[in-house]
Formats: sequence, structure tokens, C-alpha cells
Amino acid sequence: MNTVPEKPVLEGLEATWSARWAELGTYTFDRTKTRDQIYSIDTPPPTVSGSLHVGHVFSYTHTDLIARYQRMRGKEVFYPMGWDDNGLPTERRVQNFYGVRCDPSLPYDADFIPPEKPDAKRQIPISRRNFVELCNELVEEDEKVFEQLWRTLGLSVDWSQQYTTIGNASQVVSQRAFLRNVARGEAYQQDAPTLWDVTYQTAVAQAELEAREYPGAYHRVAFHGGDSPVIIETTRPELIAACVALIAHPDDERYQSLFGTTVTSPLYGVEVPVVAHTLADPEKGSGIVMSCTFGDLTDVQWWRELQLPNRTIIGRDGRVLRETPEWITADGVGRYEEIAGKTTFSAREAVVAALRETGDLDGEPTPTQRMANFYERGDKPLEIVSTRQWYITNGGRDADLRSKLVARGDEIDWVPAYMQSRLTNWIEGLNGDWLVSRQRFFGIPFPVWYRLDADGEPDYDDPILADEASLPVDPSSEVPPGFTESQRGEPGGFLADPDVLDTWATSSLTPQIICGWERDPDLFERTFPMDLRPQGHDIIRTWLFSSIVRAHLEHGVAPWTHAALSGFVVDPDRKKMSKSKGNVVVPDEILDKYGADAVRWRAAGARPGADSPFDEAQMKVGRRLAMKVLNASKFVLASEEAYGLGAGASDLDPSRVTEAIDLAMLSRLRLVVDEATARFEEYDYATALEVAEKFFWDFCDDYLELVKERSRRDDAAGQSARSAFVLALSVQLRLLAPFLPYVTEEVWSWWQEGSIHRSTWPVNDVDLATDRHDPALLSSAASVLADIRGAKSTAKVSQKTEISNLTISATKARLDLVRLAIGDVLAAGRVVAEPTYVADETVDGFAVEATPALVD
RNA sequence: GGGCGAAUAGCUCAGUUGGUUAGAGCAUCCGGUUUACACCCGGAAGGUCGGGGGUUCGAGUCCCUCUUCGCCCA
Repeated sequence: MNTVPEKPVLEGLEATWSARWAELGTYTFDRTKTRDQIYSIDTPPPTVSGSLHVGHVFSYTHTDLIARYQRMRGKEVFYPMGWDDNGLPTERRVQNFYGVRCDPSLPYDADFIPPEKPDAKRQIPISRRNFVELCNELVEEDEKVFEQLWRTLGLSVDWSQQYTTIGNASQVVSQRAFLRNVARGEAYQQDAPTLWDVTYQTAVAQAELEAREYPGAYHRVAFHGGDSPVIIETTRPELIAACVALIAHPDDERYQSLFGTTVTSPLYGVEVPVVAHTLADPEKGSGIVMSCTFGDLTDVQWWRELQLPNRTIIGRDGRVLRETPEWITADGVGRYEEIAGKTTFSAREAVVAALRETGDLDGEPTPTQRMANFYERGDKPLEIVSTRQWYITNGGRDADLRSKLVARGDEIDWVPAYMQSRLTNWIEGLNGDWLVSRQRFFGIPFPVWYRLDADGEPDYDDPILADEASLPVDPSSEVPPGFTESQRGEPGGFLADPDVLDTWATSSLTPQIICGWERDPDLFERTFPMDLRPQGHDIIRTWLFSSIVRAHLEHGVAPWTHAALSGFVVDPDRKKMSKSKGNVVVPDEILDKYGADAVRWRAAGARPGADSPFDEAQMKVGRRLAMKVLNASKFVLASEEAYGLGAGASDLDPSRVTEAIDLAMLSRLRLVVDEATARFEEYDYATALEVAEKFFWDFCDDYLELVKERSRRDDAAGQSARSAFVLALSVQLRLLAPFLPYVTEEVWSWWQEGSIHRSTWPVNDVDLATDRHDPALLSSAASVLADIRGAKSTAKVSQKTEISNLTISATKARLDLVRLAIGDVLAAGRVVAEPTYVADETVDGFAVEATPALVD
């Protein structure tokens, strides 16, 4: 018995059905299934400290479309959700939210309560443990809000499979993978020049760099030696004290005589060699440059290749070192003291003033815009300082590993295919290994201690590694085997590694975290390597690449078989949405306004990889489709007393479809099923939707109108129509179910058992096992009906006006075809006269003359 | 400077291996209270396929070149 509401509405479907799905465990993963029956998805954990915008809604919907399709195809879908709460974004949010900052030197205060009215400008210093506690508290709140949004959107996630990137399981996996890397020699420490953010006081990896325009000025500065001064141009005169050489191109004729000689730096009187290197650009400035410790990455390269000395003057706080370096000559000490302790900016002013005094500044500085490296979250240019850091091999220093990683990328099916070149280009452009240590607080600590010698100096060459069985470990509160807490920091004792792992060093292991690597070998075997990694194309170089690195090093495989890249949702001016631009569209509002199905419909229209402008007007179209599904279904399924057709599950009998046009309609639907299935198989959800949707509108506008009258008849022809209706409805609801999970589930519940989302994807020979008929019959009948409607429209009369005269001209073949359904055509067009048929082989399609009866 | 992508109706986009007169939705305009739906229905109008050159009987589609835009990397 059907239970069709009198007036079906979209409002409330999200609340009703998301609760039902949770209650019934509709999307709960059945782990008894074997690997070949399972489809596993490595869902991106969104950054919970940020806010979700409509771009997230689109890309997560894309994944859900695939998940729902695979589920209906009979796959058991493993679809967990994670939250990325690990790292700097959370630290910043906690600082602002509670008005605190972390000071690791402070002791833990168990009674600490954050201020009621936080003052971001006067942050209260708290211990690391207090700080981490606040981080944990806040992310928990954020995660609830995110989960609610995803549930409303209708993501078919198994909510019992949640993880966080700072959670226990992630800590264990991250530390274990790191220890394994160390054991295999893939992770190592090195004291080396490192890109350093002076604001956050942490090292930064290549993948986190962002090149930005930065205002500066060229200063022409004289070095002394030989006959005449040598003029160099530099944007960083404050580094003259750190100068180690002057460098020009080996072919530059101007400097041939200088190569092999030395010159003396202005102000500080330091003698430096003049050497040749091809990276010096003769076109730039005077062609000869000063190389310092370290002004930029080229300086690092020269330092390595030319064995130049290390003359660091910039400290980790971004200020000039207070102690005068030993290489500064006696005459230069006073000049050095003028800049000691100053920021690079103030030091530069002081140096320029000094150069003016000594006459070593040639002319006035020329303003310029130069490209400088920034940490993507920072706002000061990065400095390069020498520090001890942990690295993981990633092919940046190893051509063999590099080509193996490129080959892993080749093993993955990319959607869209051209995105693969972004990975390949990135790998081929790497210039160093992956720096994984960060000098931050909220993160996963290195499971490492160092022995202290008799003088209390750490021995970095022989680290004490935690035992895998003891993970997760916090070395700052736990002691290494064989030591006691009292030996911490004491000579002969030990010291914890103070750093935390780069967040990507953990995020790169999401497949291992969710599939239960070394925690649940049975689950791991059933889900890994995974089937799908969906993600944004902006993080190919970080998340996607680093995941491949880890899976390659640990398991010798690619972590997934498919990678699907979503584009961005951009504002109407095609600008990327971002908080700072103030063009972010908040998802709750549009979900509330148009409904989840409508928003999902719009998301499904954004093809993989393609950016999509946000246009609220488009949401209305999706809503209209959802509404149409309700109404058309109601018409077919409602009782005759409720002006419906009274059709139902008992009419689902292909053998009862006998009328030619009914068979033609179902034959065309077979093609739609084939097309939608083929497209979904290649992850082209957008075209799958397009073909199903197009059929549905034609079904409503043409077929339904043509057959309306006959389908109320109580004879075989009427039964044929009713059976065709329910067969077509059942198939169409299932074709639309991945896109419109709410409205299709609602309609399904009126007349079917169980959830449509656990029903099977349509199969022609099961669901549409009727006799075949040429689908052209339906389009021919629709074409004639359209002409009749057009005649009424041109005559500006109501569509219910009768037609008193109808002439149809077409080729004989077409006439024969349309006559098979002429009864339906005449009824739908309210034609009261016998039609006249004119066989004409020159007519293209149908030529119809229809005369509306005069209305008085 | 290098790589990738895009440019088709006012807007958002389809357009298979080259093949009649380039399609859809939205917006616009004109009509219609039709017993599934006014959150609706019917109809119409709207394009030099970014510019130029080439291959071909035939180019939105293939090749070259230029322009503009986006992303990534130097």
C-alpha cells in the first residue's frame, strides 16, 4: 500500500532522513566483506579550525556521489571521516579564541581557566600542556559543528569511523611510520641551512613555500681591492657582514681579471674571494653579486658548491646576532655593534646610513619588487638559518627514488587525467628532502630523546628511539628506557627532542590511519590500498605527494588506485573564495534556503578539476528538480481519489507493458541507464546526472502528458501505461539517488521496502526486461505534440483549447511510426478531429498544421 | 621564463573518432489558474564558436601563431 502525502514538501527531509539513516545504520561499514567487495575512500580531513565554505560542500559532495554509486553497485563502501586538528591553524585559533599563548618554559597549571574576555593583544602565557588541553577542547567543539553540516548535506559517511589527525591512532601511526623511516635510513637529522619563519620561529618545508612580490630596493655598494672599487647590487645590504664571496658569471668579460683575487667588504673590512659561477646573471645589475650566509637559496647552493665559509649573522628570532662574529675585523666592530640585535629591517637602515657616511653607497637605492619566499601562513619573508632538523627522503636528493615516485603516480588513475602532470612536475622540481620537524607546540612529538654528555651537551648522532610498543609517546613527559625523570636535562642524562612533526607527516598517512595499519591487520587487508583519494588540486604537491612517498617507503605501493581532483568554487568574478577577500559563501545559509538536494545538484554540475563560479540562481534549478521528483512521483503513486494513477509496486511487471509508445519510452530509458552507468564508471558524475535529468524532464513534459489520459483507463492499454510508469519511476529514482538522496529516499519510502541507498543500481535486463521498441516513436509523438502546443501558443489560446483540424506531413516511415501512438497524441493535444496524413519524402521531421477551435 | 588548463548565446556549461541548419539550463520576451506540480506549464527570440593563418570536399572539433584569463612552478 502506498503512503503518499497529500502535499509533499522538501522542507524537513534532511532532518528526518539523516536521523533515520543514523538510526538504521544505513551507511555502516560491514567489515565482513572481502577486499574485492569493498570500495574504500580516503576522505580529506577538513581543517576544523577553519570554516567550511561552499567549496568544501561541493568537493565533499563529489566524493559522496561516487560513494553512493559504488554502494548501489553492490560495493561495501568504507567511507570514514576525519578532522584535521593537528598543527598551526589550531594553535592560532586557540590563541585568538582564548587570548593565550604557549610558553613551554612555564609549568603546568591544573587550575587554569581561560579568560572570559580574551584580549588577543595581551595574550596570557600558559604552559605547553595547558595550551594543548585548550587545543583539544576547542577542536572537539568545532568537529561537532562540522559533523552536523556534513550530516545535513547527506554525506553517506560511516560516522562510527571517525578519526582526528591529533588523536591517539594518528599519533601511533605517525610515530611508528617515522621510526620505521629512521630504521630504514629514510629519516635522518641534519644541521643545514633551513628556510625559517621568524614570526612563528619554525622551520618550513619546500611544499609550504609561497613566492610573493615583496617591495625592496637595489643598493649599489662598493667593495674594495685592486685598482678601483667593485660595485655590487644588493637588496639586502644588512647582510654585508655575512658576505662570503663576490660572484660573477665565468664568461663575464668585465670580471675576468678579478677571478681568483680578493676584495674587502665595506664597513667591516672582511676579505672575501671573487669567484665564478654560472648562476650569476650578467644581465642583472652590475653582473657581480655578493653571496652571504644566507640571503637566498642561491647563496645556499654557492655555499655548498664553492665550499664557502658559514658566516651566520641572522638568528632564529630574525634579528642580527648580538655577539660580534670573529671574522669581523677590528675596524669593523664598531659598525657591527650598530646593527647587533636589530631586526633585518632596522639593520638595513643603519647599514645604508653607514654606507652613506663612508661613501660606499653608489647613488640612491632604486625601489624594486622582488619575488621572495614566504611561509604560506606567514607575512614576513623567510630567512635561511642553519639548524638541526629531521628530514625524510622524498626524491629531492635521489634521482632513483624520484623516478620511482613518478612511476607510482603513473599507477594511479587520475580524474581528470591531466592533473597527473602537476604531480610529475612537482616531483621533478624538488631540490631537497622533506623537512619534517617543526618548532611548534600542538602537534605529534618526535618519539626521540638524546643522551647528554658529561658537560650536558646532547649527542645528536645517537638518538634514543622509542620502542614501537610504547607508542604514542610524549618524550617531554616520558623517559627513555633505562633513565629516570630526575636525569632529564642533567649531564649524563637525557633530553627530549623538543620538536613536533610537520602536520603533513601525519596527514600523509591517512590511508594507514583509517585502514588500521598495524592496529587492525584484518581491516587493513580489506581496505588498503584504497580505491579513491578525493582532494583539491591545490594540495597535490603536499597531501597527495607526501601520501605517495609514505606508502611507497612503507608498503612499496601507491596508496590508492584513483585520485579525483575537485576544482574550486570561485566567486562571480572568478576569484578564489577566501576569508580575506570577504567573498566566502556560508554553506548553512544556502542549505537552509534551497535544501541539501538542490545544493548537491549544483555541486554535481561542477566537473572534476574544473573551477566553478558560485551562482545562487543555479540552486533554484536543483530545487525545482527535487520538487518535480516529488510531484511526478506523487502523480504516479497516489490513489485515484487523490487524483493520482494509483500505480504501485504490484504494477512492476515488464510483461504488462504492451503499448508501442510505452515500450519506446522504456527502450530509451535503457540507453540512459547504459550511459549513466558508463559515465559513473569513469567518475564523470556530471554527465551521469545530465543524462538522467534530461530523460526525467522529457518523461514529465512529454511522455507523462501523452499517456496521462490512457493511464487512467481500466484496460490493458491503461495497465501498460501504469506499469511503464512505475518501471520508469523505479529506475529513475535510483539513477537520481546519488545526487538527490533525500527526495529519492522520501519517494522510495512511499512504496518500496528498505532504503533506496541500499537498493541496486538499475540493470536493464532486470529492471527493464520488456520487449524493445524504436525510441524514435516517443520523440516523434513528442515532436507532433510540441507542434500542436506551438500552434496554440502562437494563437495565444489556452493549451486546453481543442484542435479542430490537424494535418501531419512527414515521410511515410515517420507517419507510420507516429500513428502507433496517435491516440495518445490526439488526447494530449485535445484534437477533436480525425487527423490528415500527408506522405512527403522531402519533409524534415514533421510538419504539423493545427487549427485551434475558435473560443467564444 | 617553464608547465597545466580555459576562452562557444547576456550568465553557467554540453558539444564523442572532423560530417546536414552549433545544443541545454538560467535570465529575457510572449502566452496559459491544465485535477501531479504557479516552488507550475507551453512557446519564442538570442551565437562571426577569442583573433589570424593552415590541413581538408568539409573545422567549434586537427595543426601553427597571437591575445586574454586562471592555477602551479621558477
